[in-house]
Amino acid sequence: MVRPPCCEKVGIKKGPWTPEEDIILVSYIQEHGPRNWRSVPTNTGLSRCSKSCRLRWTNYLRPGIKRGNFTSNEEGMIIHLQALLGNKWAAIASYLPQRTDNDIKNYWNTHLKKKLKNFQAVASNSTSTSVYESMISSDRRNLEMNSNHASSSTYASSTENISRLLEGWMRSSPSSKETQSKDHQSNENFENNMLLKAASALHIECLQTKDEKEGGHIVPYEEFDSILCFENLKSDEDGGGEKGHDIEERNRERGENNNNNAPPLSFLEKWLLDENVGQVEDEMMEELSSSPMF
DNA sequence: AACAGCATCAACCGCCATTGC
DNA sequence: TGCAATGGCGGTTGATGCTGT
Repeated sequence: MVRPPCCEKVGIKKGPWTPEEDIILVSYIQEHGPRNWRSVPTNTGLSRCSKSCRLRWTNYLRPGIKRGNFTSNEEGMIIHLQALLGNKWAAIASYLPQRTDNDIKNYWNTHLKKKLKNFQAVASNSTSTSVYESMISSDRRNLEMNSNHASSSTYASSTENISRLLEGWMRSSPSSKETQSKDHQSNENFENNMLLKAASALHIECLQTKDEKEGGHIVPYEEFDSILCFENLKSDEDGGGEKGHDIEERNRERGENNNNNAPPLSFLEKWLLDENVGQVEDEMMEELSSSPMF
């Protein structure tokens, strides 16, 4: 038996979203929160499938998304996480809160896959790949061991990220931009720390190209900030707001009390936070830096 | 200037997981 | 417990822009 489509195909608009549609969608989510996607097309009058609405929101309209060039730090994170987790783009995206899984997936398919292919070709006769592979497989083994011990996932789910970002947006809304809480900052510091550790460990700047040095830019829809205020969403989200708080609480604990009562870090996180881990990859990159590829 | 081939990325599709009744 | 509805994810497509000839 054929499964019925998720939404009526008749009268459903496809293709690129117009700014008008975006405004309608964002206004609706501002009022009701990012949930119950099924009712979004009906309540907004948008001739879009509920999935399409959700996708548009999560990938482009959701606040806090950075678009444009990936930094070398982000590249390093993606390369390592892909090797570790495979094509689990949502999982990888949870380590890069400003990037969407779709963005990472696209970037991997269009840029990084090629780079890695070249990398492998160049390094096929050196020890570099084996050093790197052994490190990755070690990470993977430990990740598997951790997942056997804990039922909860070792990375923040996308939903959690969205909650966290929404909370961040609420706090950085025009009225309170200057007064971001210390909690949020420590959370950001933790994320930044992870990125910096990964970048320094991988020495991935070897892979950096000229145009990437300019860095990314914020999604053009940031102007929507001016028409958005999430205060009512916050009060709307009975459990949701609390959930966001819990996550932030957990992240704070994780960032501050690595060795105390907080849940154990995944091996990857340990790796990212480990001061000495760069040594192994220094060895790898030293060889690569002398290769003609870079 | 015109065309072809290539690269990029937004969006769609279909499958699987989760949730609620 | 089983089923239907819904959400989430990864793979893929297709429109568009860019580059080389």
